[in-house]
Amino acid sequence: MKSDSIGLQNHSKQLLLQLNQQRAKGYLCDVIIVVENALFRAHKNVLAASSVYFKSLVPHDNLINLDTEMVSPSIFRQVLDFIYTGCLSSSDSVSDHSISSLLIAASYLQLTELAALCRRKLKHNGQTPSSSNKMTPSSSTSPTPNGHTPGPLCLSSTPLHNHQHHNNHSGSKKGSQRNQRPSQEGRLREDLSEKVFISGSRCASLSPSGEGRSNGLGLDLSKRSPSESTATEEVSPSSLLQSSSPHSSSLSPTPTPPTTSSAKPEPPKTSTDIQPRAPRKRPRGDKVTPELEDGEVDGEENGLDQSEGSGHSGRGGGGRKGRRNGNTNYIYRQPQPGFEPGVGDNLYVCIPCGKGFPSSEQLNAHVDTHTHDQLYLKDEEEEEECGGYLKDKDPDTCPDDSASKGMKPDPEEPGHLCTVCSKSCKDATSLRQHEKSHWLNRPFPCNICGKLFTQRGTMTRHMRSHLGLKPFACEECGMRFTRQYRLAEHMRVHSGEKPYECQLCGGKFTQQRNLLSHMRMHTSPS
DNA sequence: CTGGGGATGGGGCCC
DNA sequence: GGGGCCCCATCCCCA
Repeated sequence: MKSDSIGLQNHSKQLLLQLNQQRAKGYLCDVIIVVENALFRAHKNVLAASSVYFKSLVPHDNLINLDTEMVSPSIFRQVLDFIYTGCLSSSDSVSDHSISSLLIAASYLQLTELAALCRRKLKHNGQTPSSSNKMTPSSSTSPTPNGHTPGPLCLSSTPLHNHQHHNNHSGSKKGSQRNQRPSQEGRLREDLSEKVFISGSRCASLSPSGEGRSNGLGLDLSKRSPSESTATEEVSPSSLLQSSSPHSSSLSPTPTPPTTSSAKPEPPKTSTDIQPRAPRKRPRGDKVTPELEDGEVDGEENGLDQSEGSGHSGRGGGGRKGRRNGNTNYIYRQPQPGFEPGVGDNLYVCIPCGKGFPSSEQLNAHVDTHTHDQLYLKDEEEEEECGGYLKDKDPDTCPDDSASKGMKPDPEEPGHLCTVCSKSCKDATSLRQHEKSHWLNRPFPCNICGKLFTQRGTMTRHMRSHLGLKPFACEECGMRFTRQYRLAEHMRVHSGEKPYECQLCGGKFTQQRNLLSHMRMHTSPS
């Protein structure tokens, strides 16, 4: 570095400030940290830049479950604040006890600077840092530049520190566990979609003490005793679902759901690393009843879910996702009184609260009671504004706008032509919907992963995959699906029906898509 | 090791 | 808003 380089003195500070503000809004947050029943959104880059620990994990996971024995929600919040500001909240609120907790958390998360800060603070207070809090000495002490002690709890300069040495590859094994995915974005989606409940389920099974027992649902948001519930802003998954408003503040740092993390002092579980891929059993032919092998899955886990991982093989344990998770059953629920898996009428289960309903309508109505409010209201506004934001860029090209204002494609006209592709739609509504497909701006973001959608319905469906809401259950094997269509498709596995026949070779298939795939084999040059 | 088949998940889009 | 269908991507098993 040239010493004479020109630069802005406050640049790093401003940058951090911006990042922190973005974090508060959930803007561009790309990772979720789960601590007990609280969710914290953050930026991978920031976490990776400040913690070797996170650095090893964030490349592979979008949802990270922290060990609650090492860090509590309230402590993690302070940790996160520190990461984003270089300071701990007002020192008066930081007791020696919480400093110790912070030290433990900092050590666990390999936040060297914070650990050093805590040690100094404890030392200053005449306390001896717990022996358990050992950090790599090398990295831990970064004497404050200038040697001055920046306020009791502040780093003097750039709080974020680049840890160059990160031998820790705990995360890499996860990566290697799976085949590399071509699509990063796809991976992200997958990860997120699994993580939420997985972590929950995993916790349930990993935690011997039963602590962290999810209420059965993968996302057990609620299970904690009231007294335990932290004061942190908690957000239930359902609320995530409902509050998916575009720039919603629901992303704010403290939501709360599910899972407790396992109580192991090891690296935080990320969904991928915890589950060994379950050996796939050959399901064909033998129908396995959804009944879970008792004993294999402890009581709380069985529920409706067809624990595929646990040897249950209804159809080979599900698709890639399921398989990947191994035991992944998205729905881990504690049996509710009167609610028997696969038995009775309550086949439609609300993941967040575990209640069962006899119909999807009832389930949906119920889910709405969990959530709705803001989300949809906001979405409404957002949608309306959409015109707005398209308009800002180019008023003339905003389909919504034009449609609603009776511009070119007059909705009243018989042939409703798309202004972009000239597609003819049968009515104004269809046209409006179709034109949305041309939008560059997608007004419906997923609150969990931030992915944007043009249609609310698609976003809602997507959110359900995050939350593990699978209302459609197979009566044969208990496997559950997010879409009825999938269930119908799946049922052919049991019935043996193969309605799709290849006109070239006579091969029959249960699914049209597989026939199409097969046809490509015929047509491809190979 | 490879390709085909079976099965599932997710997103887009239309009705 | 939900249902249905199509397409793409993946995974796993097996020959």
